This record gives sequence, C-alpha cells and structure tokens, in this order.
Amino acid sequence: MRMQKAQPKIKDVAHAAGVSTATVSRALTQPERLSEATREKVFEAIQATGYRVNRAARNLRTRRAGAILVLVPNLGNPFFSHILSSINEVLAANGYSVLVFDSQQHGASEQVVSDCLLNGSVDGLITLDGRVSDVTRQTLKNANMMRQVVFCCEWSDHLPVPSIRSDNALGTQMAVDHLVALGHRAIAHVTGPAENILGRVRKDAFSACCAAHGLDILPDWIIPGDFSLAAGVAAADRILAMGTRPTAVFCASDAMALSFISRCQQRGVSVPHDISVVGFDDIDLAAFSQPALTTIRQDRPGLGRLAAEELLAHLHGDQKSDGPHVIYAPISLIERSTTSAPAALRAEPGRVAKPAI
Amino acid sequence: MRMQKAQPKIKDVAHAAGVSTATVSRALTQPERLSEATREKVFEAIQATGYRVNRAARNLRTRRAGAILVLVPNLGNPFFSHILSSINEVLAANGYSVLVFDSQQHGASEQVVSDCLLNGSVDGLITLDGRVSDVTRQTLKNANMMRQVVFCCEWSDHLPVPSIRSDNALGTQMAVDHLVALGHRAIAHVTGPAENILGRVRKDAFSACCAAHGLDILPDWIIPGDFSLAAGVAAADRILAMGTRPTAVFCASDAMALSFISRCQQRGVSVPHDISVVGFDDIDLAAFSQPALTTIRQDRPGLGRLAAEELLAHLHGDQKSDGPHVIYAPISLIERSTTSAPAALRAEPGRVAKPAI
DNA sequence: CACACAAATGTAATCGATTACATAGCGCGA
DNA sequence: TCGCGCTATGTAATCGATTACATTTGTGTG
Repeated sequence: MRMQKAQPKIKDVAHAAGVSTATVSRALTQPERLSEATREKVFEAIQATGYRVNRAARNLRTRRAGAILVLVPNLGNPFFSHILSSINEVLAANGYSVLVFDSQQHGASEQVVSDCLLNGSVDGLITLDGRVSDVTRQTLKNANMMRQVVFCCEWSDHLPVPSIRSDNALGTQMAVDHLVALGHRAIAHVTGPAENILGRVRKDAFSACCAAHGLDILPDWIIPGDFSLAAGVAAADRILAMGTRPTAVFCASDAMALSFISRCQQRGVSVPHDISVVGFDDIDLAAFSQPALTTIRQDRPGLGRLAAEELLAHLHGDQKSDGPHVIYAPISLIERSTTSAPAALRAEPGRVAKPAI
Repeated sequence: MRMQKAQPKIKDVAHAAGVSTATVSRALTQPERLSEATREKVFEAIQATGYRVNRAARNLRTRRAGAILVLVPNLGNPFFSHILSSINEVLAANGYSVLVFDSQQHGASEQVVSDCLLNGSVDGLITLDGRVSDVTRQTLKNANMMRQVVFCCEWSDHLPVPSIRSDNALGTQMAVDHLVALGHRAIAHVTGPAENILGRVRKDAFSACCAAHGLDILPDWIIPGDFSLAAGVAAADRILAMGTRPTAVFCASDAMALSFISRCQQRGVSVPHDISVVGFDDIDLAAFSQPALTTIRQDRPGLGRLAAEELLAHLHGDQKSDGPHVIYAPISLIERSTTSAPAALRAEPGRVAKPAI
C-alpha cells in the first residue's frame, strides 16, 4: 500500500505500445517521422502508463539543461520582480525553466555562476548584476561561453556580451529637461551607489545635462545615495538643512524619491510647491503616491522580455548579432504631480510661460 | 582557435591523477574514505584539469535533482520578493538550486508543477499559491509525493502538507483591538480577493473580532478588494461617498492601505485625523510613507526561511513531523502614524483614556 | 521482374557520473 | 605462519533517455 509506484520508464511505454524505445522517443521528439498509426499507439501507451520523460537522462544524452539562470543582485528588491516575471514568461513559453540566484547573498556567488554554466546545469545566463568578477570573466572566456550570457538593466563594459538596458542618459536628460522647462535652474541629484553602473551613468548624464543647460550646480547638490528608501530620507534631511536650497531634485530611483517626499512633507516642506521631485523607474506605487510621482519610466517587462528573447536567439544559433551589442528598451517621462514651476518664478508669472534659457 | 575545449570528464581527471574514476568520484562525495595522499593527488588533478561534475549525469545516477521549485502566484508582485529571497538563501546554503514559476502565467501551470515533480527535475516544491487544482492534488497523491511539498503564506485545506504561515486571524485581531482601544467602533474592512484564502481568513477574523467587541459593522463597510493599489483607491472613493462613514479602516494589504491613504489625502480627508488606517504585511514602504503606516507585520524572511527549512527536513527524511501540520511565523502590530482616536472622541477627551467597551 | 531508394522501425552504443561488488595489501592475534 | 578483518582502490554495472546505424518493408522505374 505505502509502496511508491516506480515512475514508468520509456521501456515500459515501449512494451505497452508494442514498439521499441527508439520509437517512443521519436514519438516525443520528432512525431512526424512516425506513421500515424504507431504515433497514436505510442501516445495511448504514454497516457495509460502516465509516463514522464526523465529530465536527467534526457539532459545527459542531449547535453542540454532546458534551464536558464537569472542572477539578481538582491532578490529582496521589489524593483526586479516585474523583470523576473517577464523573463519567466518568455522562457517558460519556450520550454525553459528559470533558476534564480541572488548575487549578493553568497560569498560563493561567482562560483555558482561559472559552476552552473560549466557543469551543464543551465544553458544560459541572464544577469541583472553589472558587477562581474575577473575570475568569472576569465572562466567564461576560456570555456567560450560568452554567447550564452546577456545583461539586463545593468551591465559591465568589460564583458563583451549583449546588453538589454534603458537609455539611462536619455532618461536623465528627459528629467533635467523637464525641470529646466518648468523654470528650475537649481537642481540637486540623489545618486545611486558609486559602485553601480546605473548610478554612475545617471550621475554623469545629470552633470552633462546641467552643463549643457548652463546650470550652476553646487557640488553639495550631488548627494550620494544608494537607491534605497533610507537614502531618500537622508537626502531630504541634507537638502532641507542647506543654506542655498535647490528648487528641484532628481532622484536616481523612485524609492529614494518617494521617501524623500515623505520626509519633506513630514518636515513641513511641500512638494511640488516648495520643491519639485523627479524619480526614476516608475515603480507601481509611483502612480499612487500623494502627490503622484513624476518619474522616468523604465519598461521593466520589456527589459525582461527582450533579454530573454535575445538569449534564446543566441542559444538557438541565430548569431545574426553576435557580440557586445546593446538593445535599448523604451524609456519615457511620466509627468504626474511632484513637479511644478519653482516658487520664485510663480511670483513673477511673466517668466513662467517662457522660462529663461 | 575557435575550437571549444571540451569539458574535462571524470575519466580525464582519473587519468591525470593516476587513479580510477571511482576514486575521483569518492574524493568528491566521501573524501574521508580515501587516504590523504590519494585525496590530494585527486584534488590537484581536479584543479589542473578544471573539472566540474556534470550535473545531468550525477542526477541521473543518484535520482536527485538538487533543485527545488518555488511556485509564486504573480511573480510581479513585490510582496513575494523578500520571501523568495530568504527561501533562496536557505536552499542555496544547502546546495539546492531554486526554480521559480509563476502560477498565474501559464494555462499549463498545473501541468508544470506535477511535471517537474514527476520527471525528477526538482526534488521538492514550495508553493506560495493556495489554489491547488484537483488534478494536481490527485497526481501528487498517486505519486506519493506529498511529503515533498510545503505551503508558504497561502495554503489549501484540501492538501494535507505542512503549511508555514502567519497567524492571519491573530494579526487581524491585533489590528481590530488596536483600533478599538483607540476608541473606534465604526470600522471598515477592505478585503482581499474572495478566492484567496488569506482574504477570506482575514475577513472572517475581522467579522468575528468586531462581533466579539460588540461593534455594529454595516454590510457596506466590508469592501471587496484584491490586495492591489487600485483597489485601495476604489475603496477610498466608496468610503468617502458614504453617508455614515466609518472612523477607521482595516485594509487586508499594505498596498491597499497606502493607496487608500493617498486617495483620502488627495480628496482632502486627513489620515489619521479624519480617518484611521491599518494595513497588513509591513512592506518596505510602510515605514517611509507620510504618515508612516500602522500595520500588521508579517515576517516575510521568516516565512521563507521556515518553509525552506521544513522542506529540507522532509527531504532529508526527518519525518518527525509528517503530515499537515502548521507552523506560524511571528506576527506583530507595528504602531506608526496612521491611527489615532476618532475625531468624536477627541472632542470629548474624557472618553479617550478609557474608551467605552 | 529486379533494383534503387525512401520510409518506418529496431538494435545497441552512448551521454558522464555513482556505487555494488571484487580485489589487493596490511596488521594482528592465535 | 595462517587466516581474519579492515582499509584503500579498481572493475564494471547502472541510472533512463537519445540517436547512429542497421534492417525491414514498400514503391516506383527501366
């Protein structure tokens, strides 16, 4: 009774259908090569026995894993969930399983990645983490496995593989242009972590855009953050303590923007009346905060989908586009209610319509 | 040049070390059974050749997969990220890989689950989705695979497997007690989806608690929601339109609570001055909203960790606790700033200290 | 009618590890 | 000295599929 019925094997099916194992296997993998009669016999036998292909055996023989590794820096960060979701959707639809690993969690994370690729437990890697150790890079190069890796969101310039990303510089420019168009000339920036490629790119783009607009940005107005909620609060405290306070703030993440705003409100500073705020990402909550957050939307589902599709194309050999090419997912400014003309301009309505360039 | 060096196999290592493949295998799996000299020879050869155990071969032979499937209802929901993260942490530390699937994504989701378990591509299943189809239940029962499944957060009473969860009734009671202690007697509830076990349990507990306190809850005050941000807005609109408006609202999720509050503020209703709000979950943003959200904290890392540990215990045969037992992760009321005494009581301070029972 | 060729199916090698069983070497007590 | 038992290692079967190659059957052609 408590005996566990052994899983039926291909031999059992073959026997039940009165054919050879080869025929059963072919019914599953190349049904068009069998006569209709046999094919049906086999499928009936499969039904009857409840047969399932043993994955390990198939993988061993075919030297494929049918799985993709997704490397996430901090799985606990909800920003990644939509990306993971769309990656999953595309891969699952193509018969691949999705393995996830948190690249910050284990000292052994570098080990894990190259291990998985080298020992055949996955066919490819999508990494949302732009930091790639030298060891990993070298290992991938040696094993000639570069074409089975793609970056998503983040990237590293040292690893020549395809990269799916938002145009962060463009997004930053949209944010700055928007604020400048409203009349702001004193704009602060709360950055991402210095070691993060996105943080660096957005910060550099911010400086460049401000320079292009001829804005005079005080060094103090570049406030180091780390994308986190806590960083937004800290940034608000710093700005509210400043002698010459900027009239607008561009935050490198929505999380920082939202907590920045909360802290301002808590300290009696009104957004956007007293200070305008622009975020980056367009997380779900951005549309539902009060006031609703003006931000730069990253197409998270699109990023995931494109990355998955790109990887699949490479795995299936469409090397039409081998190497380190970049694909940009669409990005856009979502104007909501945390930006307005600066107070000084509102006092001189003449300048509001056509703000000084 | 572009030849891809074939991965070294165990035979290559054996040859390099001058031993048999059995010895190499033993060096990897039961090193204590080898003499120190041989063991070192083998490890050097492994180093030298860059050998990695082929997973498919090992899995085939050992009839293990070294992987666990985590089934998530809606991967895009950030609530799950912390849980997934801690599941991952525990499993990775124990040498297991983590496969994720979104149970809402594919019509084939039921297929996927039983497939994965039956074809040996995973050793166990942690499901965050309480809805289990009859087919799946039957399949699991037939294959005697129940002991390789655990529920986390959600559950189904029809599947007798271990369940790691928060004490939702207790959490609800904490919320209601808190509001009642503040003097509220007119409390609304924004529910989760009717088809969701958590939504139902919290709603039932809410009704029971209110009854226990002798509160008179109008049917209208039970507002159907679905945990989403949009539902919070809709609920706010409904409540603000009511003739007899409740003085407090218990929302079945933080997402609904936060968007509920935003909508109230937007419509000029102040929280907690005009209406008190309690959430459920304690998501990251709850502490950083303005006002900071009073809520019931679920220990998400704890839920994930316990589920992973429970599953590992079962897989390793510690069937000390076989069957459908329930493990509760700690839950607590986090008092922040979205609750206060109702306006009516503030006018009669005499009643504030000891509100009428 | 014989032969070439294609289609359908079977036989058995193969993927790369683990491990049951066999063997060799060694120490120790009788 | 013999033999028992223990340790260290080797030999070869095994896990369960896929697939190269062989074989059979059927079909069209000169």
